[in-house]
Amino acid sequence: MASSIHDLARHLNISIGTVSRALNGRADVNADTRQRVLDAAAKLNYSPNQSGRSLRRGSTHSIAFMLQPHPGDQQYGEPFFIPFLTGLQAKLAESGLDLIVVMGAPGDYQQERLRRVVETRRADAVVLAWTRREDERIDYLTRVGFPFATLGRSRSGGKSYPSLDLDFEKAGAEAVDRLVARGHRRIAAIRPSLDLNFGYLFLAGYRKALRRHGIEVDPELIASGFINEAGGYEVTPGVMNSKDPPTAIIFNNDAMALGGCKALAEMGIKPGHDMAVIVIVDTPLCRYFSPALTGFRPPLEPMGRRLAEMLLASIPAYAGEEGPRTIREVWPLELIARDSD
Amino acid sequence: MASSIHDLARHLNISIGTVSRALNGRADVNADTRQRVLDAAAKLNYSPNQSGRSLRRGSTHSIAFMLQPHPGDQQYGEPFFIPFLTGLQAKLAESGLDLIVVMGAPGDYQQERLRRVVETRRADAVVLAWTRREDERIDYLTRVGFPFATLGRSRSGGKSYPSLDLDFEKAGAEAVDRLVARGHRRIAAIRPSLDLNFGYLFLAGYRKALRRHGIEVDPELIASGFINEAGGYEVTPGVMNSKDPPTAIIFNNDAMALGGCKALAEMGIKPGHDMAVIVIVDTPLCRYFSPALTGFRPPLEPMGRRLAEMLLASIPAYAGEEGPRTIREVWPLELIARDSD
DNA sequence: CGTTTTTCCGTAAACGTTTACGACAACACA
DNA sequence: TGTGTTGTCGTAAACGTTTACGGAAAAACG
Repeated sequence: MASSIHDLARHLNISIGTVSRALNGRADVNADTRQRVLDAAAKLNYSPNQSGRSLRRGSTHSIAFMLQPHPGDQQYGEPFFIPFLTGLQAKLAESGLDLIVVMGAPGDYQQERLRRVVETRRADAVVLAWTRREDERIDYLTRVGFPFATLGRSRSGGKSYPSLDLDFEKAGAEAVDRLVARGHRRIAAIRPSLDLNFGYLFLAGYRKALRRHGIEVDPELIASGFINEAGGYEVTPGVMNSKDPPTAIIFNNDAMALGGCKALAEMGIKPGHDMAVIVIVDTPLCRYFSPALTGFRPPLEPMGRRLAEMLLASIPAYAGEEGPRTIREVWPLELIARDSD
Repeated sequence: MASSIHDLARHLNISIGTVSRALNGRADVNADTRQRVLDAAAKLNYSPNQSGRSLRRGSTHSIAFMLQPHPGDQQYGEPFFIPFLTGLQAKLAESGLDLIVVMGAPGDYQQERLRRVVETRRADAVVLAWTRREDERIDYLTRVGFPFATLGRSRSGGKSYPSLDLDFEKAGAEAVDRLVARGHRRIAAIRPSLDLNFGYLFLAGYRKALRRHGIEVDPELIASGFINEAGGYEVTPGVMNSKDPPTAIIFNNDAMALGGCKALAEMGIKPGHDMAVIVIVDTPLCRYFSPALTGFRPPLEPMGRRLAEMLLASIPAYAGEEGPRTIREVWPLELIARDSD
């Protein structure tokens, strides 16, 4: 079954060294023999054993994406990640690299899986998502000197790694501006618990814009819950039961919005009619909800491609010529108006 | 950085062979030296290089799950898969195995990624999902003799591999029974295009039950679209515009139902009020939709665990004693009544 | 034709493990 | 004391690659 480079060499009556050089496109091999090697490889459908190759090369030629759950979250926010991963994978494939997705176990707070990937050298670099404001994963990776890039910013780890993020602060402010322009003064914000950085940034923009409009920030209108449907569902009644209830709600993502709208419906409140709703990070879900939720659509697939570029450029072994490499980028978020506000 | 077994041996002044044996728990090593080795390994935080190990052992100690897109589907149906993967990963971890998720590129019809995993021996076995009625991936894997298991049945590949599936046929029939009992006679079925086997099975049950109730199967009430929100949205108006429109719709999964309900809303039809809706494969989404959709909730996490067991038992290198091993299982699907029918 | 350069290829070491084999000492047994 | 057994460990080969090095033949040059 497993045809090795030795089989090829024996079959062609040449040495394995030559076969390897021919396969790897080195210059010091006759054009004719190279062709014979390539033909034979195709015929015996040879492909190099990954373990042998990476053992010798000292690199695995693959990048790991860590899919890590948050406590209480069963869903990993993965509908969000798939287009991102598609872009990541596409760009990596252009460089002949493999993308592997590593699942963290639920409750894996000590980043057991991450450590495992790093320590057993299963990948040459990792990509982290859902960065936290203080992120121990980033601390760990910088400490051990393992290459990585992040989707999202963090205060951890200095500025020594590539990161790509969205301008949640601006989006939060823009959402408030839009609602105020439509006459709302009581605007609630529902965001994830934990110190996920995008929730923090969103709230900062929200606060800033509110103050700019001379509206007092009311803690009763700010709530946090698990970043999924259940979280939105559980937390929304709280802000509705405040002394002076909101006329508009900004949800941090679409899953929370879905749960929140469910809670509203149960209270007899119709989103888009009795209550304005805006979502900061939406997915196709928002479009097919009734009413269609207005929100900010992140360009996830291009982001994946870009972060792959940035990561590759930051790894000496992969980077071609060391050009000027951007270390961090923050992309704008564009509002798509629909029917809910 | 990378501490190898040689460093350990040098540090302890013993041979690398002994270190390896101590680490791997072999019998022929003194209890005292074993402890010293383990202590040193912890201190130098050594962990074996995966490439070296799998090169020598001839196995990678990891299982690959293929996450493959379907044409026109941007979303991979992955919210569905995550709990399944959680169970898979949990069970594999119990045996010290790693789970890696390999992303197929969109439009990767030739299973380029699957071939790559197999040929470069990146994993010891693969897990396939979303099996088709005739599945070329299964043909390929059986042809080359690579171990695998499937979530879902197929007619391909004989009965030589473990598979775990849900009883979509029974669910389809049960949904019809329930609707008929509530007085419906015009019942539509909306299912994925392509020959995804669960769509086929669902439809078979639907047809059978309809006939059992003496109701003629009307082709105008059966439609297929992409298995996501857009698919349901695009296809639903078609069945509504038939000469004798349905009073109930069974959707094959929740994403299609979401899109379908959107289309209904735009036609002024309220699901759960003017139209009964049942979902065959639901996720938490259904619960938080308004109205909450009644549907069949698959026990995904236990299914992941079980399939891992079945896969492991089918691989001679992993299986302990060759006990009686179940090759295929079909699990029942339980209806959860909510507000939409 | 002699010398130098170029082209091409084989040899062998190395990557980090695991493991078959044998060696040696200690011990048990007669 | 001699023989066999047991416990413990070192040696070295092997897994499948890549690549530095050197050598032989061919080509280029005078």
